Amino acid sequence: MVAARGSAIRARFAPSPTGHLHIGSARTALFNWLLARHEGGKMLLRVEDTDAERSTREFVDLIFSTLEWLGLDYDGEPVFQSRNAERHIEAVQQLVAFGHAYCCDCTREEVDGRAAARGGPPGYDGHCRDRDVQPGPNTVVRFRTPDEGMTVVHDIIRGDVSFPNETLEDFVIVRSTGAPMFLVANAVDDLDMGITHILRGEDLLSSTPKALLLRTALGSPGDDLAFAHLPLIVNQQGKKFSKRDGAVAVDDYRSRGYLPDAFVNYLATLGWGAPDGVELRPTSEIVELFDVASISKSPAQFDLKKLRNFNGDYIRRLPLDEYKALTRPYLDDVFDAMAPLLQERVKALTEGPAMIDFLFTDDGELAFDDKSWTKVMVNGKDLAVAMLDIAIDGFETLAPWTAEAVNDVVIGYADDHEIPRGKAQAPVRVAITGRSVGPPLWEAIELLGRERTLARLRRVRERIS
RNA sequence: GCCCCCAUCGUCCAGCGGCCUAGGACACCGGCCUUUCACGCCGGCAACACGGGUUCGAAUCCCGUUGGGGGUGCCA
Repeated sequence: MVAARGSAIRARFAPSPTGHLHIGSARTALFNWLLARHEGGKMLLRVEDTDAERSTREFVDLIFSTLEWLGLDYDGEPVFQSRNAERHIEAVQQLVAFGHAYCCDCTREEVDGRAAARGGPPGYDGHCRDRDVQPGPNTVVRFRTPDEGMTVVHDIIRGDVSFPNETLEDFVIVRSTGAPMFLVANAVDDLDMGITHILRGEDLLSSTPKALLLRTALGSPGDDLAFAHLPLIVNQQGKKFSKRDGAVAVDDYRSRGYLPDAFVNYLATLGWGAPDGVELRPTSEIVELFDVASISKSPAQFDLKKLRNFNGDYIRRLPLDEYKALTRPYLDDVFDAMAPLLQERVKALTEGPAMIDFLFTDDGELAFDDKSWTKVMVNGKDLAVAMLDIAIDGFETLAPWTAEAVNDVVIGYADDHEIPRGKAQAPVRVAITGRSVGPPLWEAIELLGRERTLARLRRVRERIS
């Protein structure tokens, strides 16, 4: 590895606890982990919680548990960036003292106004560089970037990437609230933690020159850190994978029955391939073969079908007992949720399972009872179309996703339009369960979840139009 | 607008100047196995974005074009 010769590798994963662990972050974590384990170095964890507005303890816990589920362990105790705030401030004071940073009291409007007036590119113009602004309530601290020259990022994957310094504006490193921002906190902590390798998403490549400049100003020799910017994981349109493209959170896959080893194995194929071309292999072998320099430069599409294929393979390899133990909770969850409703209407214990079979059917495979279909979807077509549209429309943005809220959408509409409640819910029921009789619908819909519910409704809606 | 990155089958990965009539995996399509499905096995479809160079020889190197993406916050 380029830098850090002679010393052990120290990699880190630095998630910000502002949401669930995203697939892309998980892969970043994985690659850092693979590097550390392959090289026999350290894998450190740092929680970047400097955005007090959006960071929560719940997300911290969730990220920890997701990492654990994936089997990505770390060395030492996790570092909470917010606890280093004093260190960050200290570093900033030093920067100001040495003239690397200065206070600025320009408002957003003033900055934009001047940019518009000079007709140049948007961004800060260095207005306060020599105004000797004193710290105050509406004052931020900006880092002074060089006006000329180049800053070069040595990237293990991409080679040298050069940025003209003139395109770098004097960026804010301390908010007017006095809270240091990501870039400084990051640079200071990486220095303090003795990080030698940073593997992160390509979306951070453009901010790397700033990080480097900051690091140098902070007194680092500048060649003691190696970067590798990982290609993004993208959707079918080639854009950054986001919520609209399906499940983005790793714990979604966890709850949907994917095995951690299969998930990790699949993730490892996104941007990396073993020299021998074998894709399905145990994590231990991946650790052994992993090489940062051989990571692909181009973005990778997340392919659910391939993940599923991998998962199926891992499931087949499970000892039967383990498969049974792992599957049972999914059976139990559905039954537990529906049990109180079933208990009221079964006449024999054996009848329960048949009443909730639709909850175990794939959305596209659901079979429809002929009589129910004719009665509701054919003879009552107009109402069916109307109700399905109402349900689809209402469910798309429904929050929270609860039986009660679901009820309000359908029954609320029925009452408003004086449609008998029973008639109004029938099309939804048939679309969801395949029959016009069954246990209470809203609880079942809550259990099914938004995505699957909508899939079923839309399927029927298309079929009858 | 400006800066930066990327460019091989539908998708992921291989290929790092001759071994390429481009290989593997997923998906897809046939067939076999099989009570169905799945698995498995056999076979098939399918790509070097374009244009210039360099070279005896280019998917591989260089330049340009085009296309895609990322960044451009008092988010991280």
